[in-house]
Amino acid sequence: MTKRAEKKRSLLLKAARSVVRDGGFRELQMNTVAAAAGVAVGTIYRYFPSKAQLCAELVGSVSERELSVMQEIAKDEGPAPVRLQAAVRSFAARAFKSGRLAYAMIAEPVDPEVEDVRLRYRAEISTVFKQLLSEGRAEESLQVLDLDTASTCITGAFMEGVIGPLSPGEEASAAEIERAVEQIAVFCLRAVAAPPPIQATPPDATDRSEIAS
Amino acid sequence: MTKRAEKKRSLLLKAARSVVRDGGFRELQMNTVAAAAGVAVGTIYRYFPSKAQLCAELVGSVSERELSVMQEIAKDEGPAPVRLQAAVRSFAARAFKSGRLAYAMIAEPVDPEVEDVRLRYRAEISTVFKQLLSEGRAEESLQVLDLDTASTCITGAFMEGVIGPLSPGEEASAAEIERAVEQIAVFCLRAVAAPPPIQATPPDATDRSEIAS
Amino acid sequence: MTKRAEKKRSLLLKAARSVVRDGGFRELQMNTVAAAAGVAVGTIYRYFPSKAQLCAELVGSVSERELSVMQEIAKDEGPAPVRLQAAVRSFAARAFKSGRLAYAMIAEPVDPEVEDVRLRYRAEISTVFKQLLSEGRAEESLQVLDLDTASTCITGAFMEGVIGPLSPGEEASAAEIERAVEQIAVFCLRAVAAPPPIQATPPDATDRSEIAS
Amino acid sequence: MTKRAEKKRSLLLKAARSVVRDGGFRELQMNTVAAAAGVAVGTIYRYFPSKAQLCAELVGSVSERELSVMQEIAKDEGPAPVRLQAAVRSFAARAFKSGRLAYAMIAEPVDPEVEDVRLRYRAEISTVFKQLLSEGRAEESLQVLDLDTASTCITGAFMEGVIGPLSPGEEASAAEIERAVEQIAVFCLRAVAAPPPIQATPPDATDRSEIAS
DNA sequence: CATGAATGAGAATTCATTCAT
DNA sequence: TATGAATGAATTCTCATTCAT
Repeated sequence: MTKRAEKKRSLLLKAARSVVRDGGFRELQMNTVAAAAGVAVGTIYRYFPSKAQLCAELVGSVSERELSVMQEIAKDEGPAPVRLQAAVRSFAARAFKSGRLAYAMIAEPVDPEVEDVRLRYRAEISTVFKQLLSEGRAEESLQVLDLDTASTCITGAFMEGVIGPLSPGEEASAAEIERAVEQIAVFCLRAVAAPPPIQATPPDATDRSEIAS
Repeated sequence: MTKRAEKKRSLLLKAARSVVRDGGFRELQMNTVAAAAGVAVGTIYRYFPSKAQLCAELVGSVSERELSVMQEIAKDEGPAPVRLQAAVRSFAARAFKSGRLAYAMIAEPVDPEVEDVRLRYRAEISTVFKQLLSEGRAEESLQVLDLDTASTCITGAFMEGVIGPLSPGEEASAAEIERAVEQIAVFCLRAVAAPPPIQATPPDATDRSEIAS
Repeated sequence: MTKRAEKKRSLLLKAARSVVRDGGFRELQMNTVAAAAGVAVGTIYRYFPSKAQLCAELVGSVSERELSVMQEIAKDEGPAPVRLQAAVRSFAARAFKSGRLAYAMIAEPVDPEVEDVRLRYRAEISTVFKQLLSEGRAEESLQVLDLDTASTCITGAFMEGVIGPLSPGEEASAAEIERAVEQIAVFCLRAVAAPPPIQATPPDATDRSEIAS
Repeated sequence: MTKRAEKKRSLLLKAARSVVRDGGFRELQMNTVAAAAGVAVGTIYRYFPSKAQLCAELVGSVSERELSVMQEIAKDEGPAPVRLQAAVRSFAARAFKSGRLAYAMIAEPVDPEVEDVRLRYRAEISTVFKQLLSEGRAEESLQVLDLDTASTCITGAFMEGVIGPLSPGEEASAAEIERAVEQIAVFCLRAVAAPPPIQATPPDATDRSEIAS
């Protein structure tokens, strides 16, 4: 029961995710999702009480995944600056590859219920950076004034770095993306690095995987 | 004639703005705006051909103002880092004060037509910073690898810095705002400052200034 | 599936037809049709993408039927003049019986999309006559200068003949209708008959048959 | 007063006419007419109590003109067949040249109030033909069964002859028009001519003028 | 008298949600 | 349980008509 139900739920969420990736939240309609999942509309309502709830869980699941990747990186060995850059690179690289999905998660339509989830995860991601920054400050490799602001700004910086150049629906070459990711990572690090700035680590080492299909 | 029409247009835009400030774009419906403006729905259509156009102009007018303020600051005298910080501060301070409006302008749902306008202005804001960075590099007060990436990241950083903490409808004290604005400005500057970093405030003093909580 | 959908579509078209029959295209509104069909407005949109499409199909289905009847007759055995008269008679008789519907189909207001369909079918009806005239000319039973003009004029003649006397919403006795139909058929035939004219009825007998009034 | 008012009324009607010629009844909106007349909407209401009334008078005035031209031709000297052909030619030629206007008068949108006017004039035109046919019958140059039907069919024939080939907005060369007009006139005559058919008179002799600007 | 901005009823269309099968 | 047709409230947009200036 619960097992089967869990499967169905994640099937539906996956369908919703693919819909949003292709057309943004604008296209996220119950009909569309049902079609993408190969089920009837009514079925969705057996697993999710409302569209808002579906959206909320969608945002939640995507964010959750990002969060856990970053948390893992943050828990790695090594100096904080290295891990910070790695985290930024990872997030940026994944966002780049996920196309419109990442964009939709930060900048697109939301009803209040979804906004809540978004804020919750945003806060948790911030927490990851906060922890990193805090550790870096302790080991004197990073220098930050306000942990909250800094982590938020870092998030904004690499998000904008990702979506800014990419008008929705544009493609970039792998090389371009790699370069951009690197620039972004450097930018973020420099903003918080203690002088003399830590040398950037080579890319790809920490680039785990792209954002879920 | 045109003068009177201009007045009416801006009256309606003002009404729309107030609607968005209170309830976000979600509440921006033709009848809501009409009610807020104290006119009939049809009247709006005398001045704006469609809701999309109204939205676009709303976003445009708000963004335009921000943009011109920043352009003004960027053209001032003085070293680039100072102007850069001033521009960031200005935007952040104004955005904080505008409450939900800024949030809506930066991050909320919209149709493609409006999104266009939003992206256009974001790009222009980026351009302002690009110019500043370029000047700073020339005078060796700033240090950036890639102008495009850096300016984009700065834009993202301070925008997220503003809307990140701003759960829609939250209030902050004047002091908190002032502090946040300052943090954001410092963050942005440090990311691009040439070593030894220009210090808006003495580093030691602020290194301890983390929020008590 | 498709079968059930087809049924529903034709149910809706039938409802639309009855609305038009009673009140002309003027009354053809989505809620009127919905009411006539005993469904909710939204339901119509499951089967027709827009009002224009519904109208177009309505006109199309009615015209299609007329067209196929005439084509059938035109393909029969026998001399062209006989078939020509039969075709005209058939159309006129059916149109008279359909009341305001025929009027609406032939002469009433519509949007461009519907007008297209209407014109297309008119043209096809013309084509039927063109073929008949061509055959008649070959067998020397008909005499026409220009096939296109003649077939078009015939179409116009009997259509006007039908809707001309039909002020929307007027009733006529069966006998009156039969007479009118016959007159129209004779008129059309005579315009293209080769001398000596084929006489459907002896000329002297009918020369006096003008309506008593 | 009345004189000045009459002038204004006809100015407005003229404007309405030009609007319909260009865009059909679909474009006949109070705003559009006002613009075309160079007056304010309110002004129209000083001279016409409603849009319906304006439409009715528009149809009336156009029809009136046609009617009087035909009446004049019908009253000329000469055998009925000649005058009949002349009348058809005149109407057809004028209709061809008037473009969409003629089309709008017979085949386009109408509210019930306008329909009345149209029917009234249609009847009067029919009367003209009836008279001609009646005279022709008396002098044994024409042969008709039912005067009403025949006159209606004639009207339909040449109207369709005019609008059938002309998809709205198409242009035809002067030569093409002349030829078509002639074909139509011949067609109509033959439908009612007594055998042996009267020879067609040369065109242009009776082509008075085109439908009012 | 003329103006034209304002009105607001009316019509089309969308889409989350329900419920009979 | 699953289905997907049906629902109908909500929203945008149009345009004849009115009325203060």
